[in-house]
Amino acid sequence: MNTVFKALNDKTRRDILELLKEGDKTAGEIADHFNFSKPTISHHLDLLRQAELIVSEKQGQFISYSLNTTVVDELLKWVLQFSSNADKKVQNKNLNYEG
Amino acid sequence: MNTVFKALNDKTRRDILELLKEGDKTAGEIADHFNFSKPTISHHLDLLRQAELIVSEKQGQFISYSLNTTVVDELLKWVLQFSSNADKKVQNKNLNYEG
DNA sequence: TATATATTTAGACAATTATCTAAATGCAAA
DNA sequence: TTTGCATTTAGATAATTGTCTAAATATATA
Repeated sequence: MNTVFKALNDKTRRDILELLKEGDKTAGEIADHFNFSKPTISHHLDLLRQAELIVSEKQGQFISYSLNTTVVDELLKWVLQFSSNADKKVQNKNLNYEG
Repeated sequence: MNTVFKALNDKTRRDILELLKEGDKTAGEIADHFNFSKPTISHHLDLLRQAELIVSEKQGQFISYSLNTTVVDELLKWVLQFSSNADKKVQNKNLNYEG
């Protein structure tokens, strides 16, 4: 969870996740959405990848990034334990948090 | 969300939340669980309070802290939008995330 | 009031982080 | 092979953060 929260503790990185929610994008396409240099965005992508919130795949000259919902669901379970809904069941079985 | 993720980006603060999950505690009781000085814990409590993840109530000489599940549920909704379960309904109506 | 306890505030310092520019690497196409 | 594009790596710097000790504040009690 450490790397996950570290990755999420930055507005730009959270915005990158929102971008990828709509579909896979290359590093360049992602960088074009922000007023930061490409090395800066590359660094943000690296931190998101370390947290495994995203995965990268080399496609020839490009590198394509996409969301990794597995880690998102782990985070969801972590948050759920503090929720007022902690005792309630969530419809998808993957989300049942075990104490 | 900024202050929330900032508050969660520290193991000690996340451990404080876990402590409070079991019931309200005074600043001193919380501090006793950690090998940090009381001012350090006080600072952590301040950041959690800024994020409204916890609320404090003065009780005479003591200050009692407790979880604020309202913000936890907002966080849950934020995370849910990235989940593989984003399209599924969660049983408690408060958790339906609106795009 | 004087003293003791609970907690926070202030100020300092080392470590971490977000950003940049310049350089390196990897791949494609002329 | 040379050139050009896509991306990352390296190294620097200013800002932020987590921690500490010392001091201040607030409350309870003798």
